[in-house]
Order: sequence, then structure tokens, then C-alpha cells
Amino acid sequence: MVPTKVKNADTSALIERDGKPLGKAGAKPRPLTRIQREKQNVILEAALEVFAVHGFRGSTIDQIAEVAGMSKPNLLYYFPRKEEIHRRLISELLVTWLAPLREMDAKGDPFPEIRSYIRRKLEMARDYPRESRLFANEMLQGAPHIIEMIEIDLKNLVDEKAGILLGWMDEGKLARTDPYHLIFSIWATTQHYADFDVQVRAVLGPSRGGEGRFEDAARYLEQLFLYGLTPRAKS
Amino acid sequence: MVPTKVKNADTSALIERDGKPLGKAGAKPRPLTRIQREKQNVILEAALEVFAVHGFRGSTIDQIAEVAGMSKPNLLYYFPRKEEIHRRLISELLVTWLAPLREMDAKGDPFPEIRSYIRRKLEMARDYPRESRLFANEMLQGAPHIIEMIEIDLKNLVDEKAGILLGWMDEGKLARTDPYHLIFSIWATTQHYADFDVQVRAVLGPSRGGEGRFEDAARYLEQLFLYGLTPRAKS
DNA sequence: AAGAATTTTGACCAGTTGGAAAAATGTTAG
DNA sequence: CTAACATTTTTCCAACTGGTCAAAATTCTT
Repeated sequence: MVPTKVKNADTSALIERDGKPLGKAGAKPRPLTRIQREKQNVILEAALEVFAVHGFRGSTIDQIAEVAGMSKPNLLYYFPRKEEIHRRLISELLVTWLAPLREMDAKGDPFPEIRSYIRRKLEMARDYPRESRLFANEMLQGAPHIIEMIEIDLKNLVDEKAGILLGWMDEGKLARTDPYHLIFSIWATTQHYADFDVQVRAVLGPSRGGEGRFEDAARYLEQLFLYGLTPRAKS
Repeated sequence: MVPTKVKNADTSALIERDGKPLGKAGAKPRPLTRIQREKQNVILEAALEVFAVHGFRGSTIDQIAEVAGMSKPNLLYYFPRKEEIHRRLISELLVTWLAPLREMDAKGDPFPEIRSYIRRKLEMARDYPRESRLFANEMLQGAPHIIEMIEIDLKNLVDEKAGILLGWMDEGKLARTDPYHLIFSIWATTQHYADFDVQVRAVLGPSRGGEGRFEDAARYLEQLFLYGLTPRAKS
């Protein structure tokens, strides 16, 4: 039978050409079939698993295909190149990743806001460790795939939130300090529990390294950010 | 000319067999030549550069050889397998990496001790970012090569230092809190400046992302760990 | 300067990797 | 049911990978 060169699938190639999204200009994008949607998700899920551990270069299509439970050529039918899978994961990631910070609200009071920001970030480290590691891997490599997004979207967001923090400081509701490094320290301390999970578990040992470690971390961080380590009079 | 099967070089194979060090039992280990010492260092340096960015699997011998300025077979003459290079880097790393924590002294006072521990860690992030990233890469992958060292040596060290911190808390010189998570938070906040350097620079922008960022970080962290973010009366 | 040892090179190899092509099999709208 | 399309499998390939080997070049040692 004549090959009938696939016309659907490879949706990423339809939605974006040359790496740039093209609105609805492309020839009738024809909606995704049920199977396409399902399989793409299976693949992205598997790829997240693999990329998070081995990074882009260290991961192979075969590995991803195996985790996804399909053959390599079959996988390549949905995502014609390895980079495409990675790109998709990374761009979806950034949106999710910044969501907690977006929620920080100037109209609230600093401590409840900061406190719940830390909680949310810690929950993400607990519930989405693979995403955290994927992000960390990308950073370690110098963020080759998302450097512009970091320099523009992320920077703008942080600038905005730093402004809010400064406002609170001006009102005397928050200690005067560097708002950027403040945000960094929240990122660092929370993501640590996802990225360095092995180390955390190993050091805490079997007795304290179980599920409770996130609650312990939340309690500790809350105190750290509120009062630091200076001893206070007993209440 | 008859090949005269290399007798020297491949020192790692002489010093350790089957991955385990064997004292001086091996047949006369014959001291390293000048060239051997030099080239091995060049290779380790190059490998650090490459492994730190791409992880073990994502790095190739060719890449390392190129950075080291030699041919692949030549490199393999000094380190007969890729794993050998990595092993050497990782085991040297752990010693260096734990040194700052080792210095924390029970006989000192908590704040000077913690303060200078933070300083030292921050200096390491600044001066040895590749080591930090190599370590981070290893952690992200679940520490396959150093898990026992983490579970034993690192755990013991942290247990000991957590004991010191608890002692200070008992004396009322330090806020009562979780000493393990306290140590984690110092690791996280300081290593962040090496591992997420791209992000830090991008967010701070050209004006504040220069060399001064480590000084700013040091000042911020000092305040965070001392007082937290609660505003204090002006002095 | 000669001989022995060490270091470097170039050619090569088997296994892996990302990916192409085509054929075979499913699915579904009319 | 069947044509048109969607999906999957099989086969294949060129480039890359970690690593070998013998010869050539260089560096000691005496």
C-alpha cells in the first residue's frame, strides 16, 4: 500500500514551526484524536521521569519509549524529535513553576503571604519532585533552552514581587533586607527537598526521613523566616 | 617495535582494584612520573568542567579529551575508563565538600560559628561552582556513586554537628529548632548561588548580578539566619 | 648516544543512538 | 463494507560512543 505520508500527529510541528508558535495560520490544524492526546501524555510523563534524572543529553529516546511502554519509532511518530519532547516539558514547566509566586498578593500582609508561599513551594517539592529536578537539571546546564524566558518573564515577575516586598518594608511590616535574595532563599530552601531528596533522606535516617519530613521542614522554615535563630523568651 | 604493553600509568588501576583501595599490596606501585601527574590533573580538571554541566551519562570522553587538549586514546591511556575519572572526582569532592561543616566547633559560640560556616559555604559556591554542580548532578540522579558515603560519613558528621547545635539550644544560646533542617537550609541557600547561577544572574540583571552578588547574599543570609524577617526597632 | 621505558597517535571495532522509510495493521466516517 | 486516514511495527542507517591495539614519537636513563 502506498505510504500516504502521515498528515496528522506531530502536532507540535503543526502548532509551532521553526520553534515559533504560529497562531492558526498553519493549514487546518485538524483537532487531535483521542489516541494522540492520550499517547502524547504518556510520552511526556515518561520523558519527565527520564529527563529529570539524566538530563537532556543523558537521556535516550529508547529509555523514554520503554518507560512509556511503546517502541521508539512509535514514540517518534508523536514527537518527531527528542528536542520536541523536552521543549514541551520545559515550557509547560515554567508556567507551573511560577504559579506560586504569582499568587503573592500586595494587598495581603507580608507574613501570611510569605508563609503560604513557602508552603506552596514546599508542597510542589513534595508533589512534583520530577518537575523540580527537570528544572534543576536545566539550570545546571546554564538553562540553554529557557534562558530568554528566565531573563524576561521570570525577571519581570520577580521584579514585580520584589517591589511588593519593598513596599511592605517601607510600611515597616517586614524587615528591611534584599528582596531578591529573600526570594532566592525561599526557592533554594524549598526546592532542596525535591532536588536533594536522597541526601535529605539519608541524613535524617529511617526514623525521621519518612513522610513527616515535609511537615518538619515547613515548621522549621516558618520559624527561620519569621524569627531567624535568635533565641526568644519563652511565651 | 614490540608493543611492550604499558606497565606504568593507569595508576588508579594500581591503587585500587575492583573499586576498592588496596593499600600497598599491589606489585611495586612505582611512583607517578611528572607527566603522569600533570596530565592526570589536566584530565580531571577538564572532566570536572564537563561532568558538572552534563552529568555522567551526558558527558563523552571525546568532550573531556577536547577540553583537556588531547586525543581520546591518549586520555584513555591515563584513565582507562570513563567511570574511573568520575569516581576520582567524586571521592575527592566529598572530602572538600564536607570540610567547612567539619570546622564548626562546639567550643565556639553559635552565631560566630554559624555565621562563618555560611561564609565558608558561600565562598565555596563562588570559588568552586563546578564542584557544587557536580555534586548537585550526582544528587539529582539519586547519588548512585556515593550513596554509602552519604549514608555513613555524611550522616555521622551531620549527626555530630546536630548534637552541637542541640547543645547550644539547651544552653539557650540558639533558638530551639530542628538542627537537621537548619543545616539543610544552610546548604540549600549557599549552594543555590553556584547551582542556579544563571537564574540568579538573570534575575538580578546586569546592574546587580555582578561580582557583588555574593557579598549581597552573605549580608542577606546573615540577617535571615540571625533575625529572620521580623522587623526590628531601629537602633 | 643507545636502549629502555613512556607517551602519543591513527586506525579500527562493536554497541548505541537519533532518526528515516516503508510496510502492516487499526479505526472510523460515510 | 470500504475507502481514507491513523497508528504501529519492521527494517534499516549514519553518526556517535566507549574502548582496543599496534605502531610511531618522545622522553628518560645510563
